[in-house]
Amino acid sequence: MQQMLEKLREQKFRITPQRLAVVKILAHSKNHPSVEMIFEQVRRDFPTTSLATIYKTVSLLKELGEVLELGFPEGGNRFDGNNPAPHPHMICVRCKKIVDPPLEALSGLTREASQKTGYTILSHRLDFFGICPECKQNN
Amino acid sequence: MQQMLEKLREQKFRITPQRLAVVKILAHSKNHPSVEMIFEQVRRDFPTTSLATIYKTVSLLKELGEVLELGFPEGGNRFDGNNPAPHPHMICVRCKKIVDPPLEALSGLTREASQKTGYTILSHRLDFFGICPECKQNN
DNA sequence: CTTCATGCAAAACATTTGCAGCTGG
DNA sequence: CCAGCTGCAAATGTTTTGCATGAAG
Repeated sequence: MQQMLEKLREQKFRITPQRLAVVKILAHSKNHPSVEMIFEQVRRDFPTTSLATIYKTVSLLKELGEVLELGFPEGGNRFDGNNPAPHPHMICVRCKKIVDPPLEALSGLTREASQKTGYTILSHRLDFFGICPECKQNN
Repeated sequence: MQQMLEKLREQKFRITPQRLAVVKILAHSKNHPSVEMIFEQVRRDFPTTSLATIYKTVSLLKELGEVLELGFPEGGNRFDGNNPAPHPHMICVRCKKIVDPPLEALSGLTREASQKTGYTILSHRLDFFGICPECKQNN
């Protein structure tokens, strides 16, 4: 969170109450929130905030490299404000929860892919879709 | 391609010229075409075809499990008509080409992810973003 | 003070839907 | 024939944009 604010100040972007609220949510939530979720939370403190501002703020933070956007074709994009580096996600298809698993075997895979195709690999995205332990229990 | 047509007939869906054209494109193209690309190609043979029909056809084929949709947040969704099972993709960020690398280390990764998080894994998606050999050459 | 950000509304997209008329089997 | 497809246009949902007002620094 401090890092995000630092980056904003550094580049002469203003720290407005709305931006502060968005940053706070992104930095603290473990839920990979959607624009809509951020919007609703910000509204609790600043009821006049508009969706456009949320969009503007998150794309600003994205450009600064401080948040990662996880796009989905169905339109429910989610944001990760804790770890802007690419990393795998575990997505529960029932409750839509997204967690970050600690995986080790990934770098070998990247190397293999690069060798076999001749591509220079810049980034990647790995999502697993499944059912989380809680949802399995509350069947 | 024959398999797609078979599946359509089997479920009593009509083989219209438009559907045939879409199936042909999906079965033959190695380019993972977008809806727009399919639309333009179909229009060459059937100039009155509407975008809505393309959308309806690809989502029908998707429901039948005959094509895989690769969704992107930027809206440029692409389709894979050759291999409906989830598999990794190499995406060139310059020319947008998408190829399928033959990767072996993936099943181990899935197992590791499942063990570490307790999720039951149903599916996954792995995309590498980079620069393809051709683009590197034509720098 | 000056510049930039906000908030509203309208615009821009991509995709979906409703429906009259057409057509494949 | 006639159920189900097509093509049009309108509806939808999400994200973007333009611009006047307001607030940060």
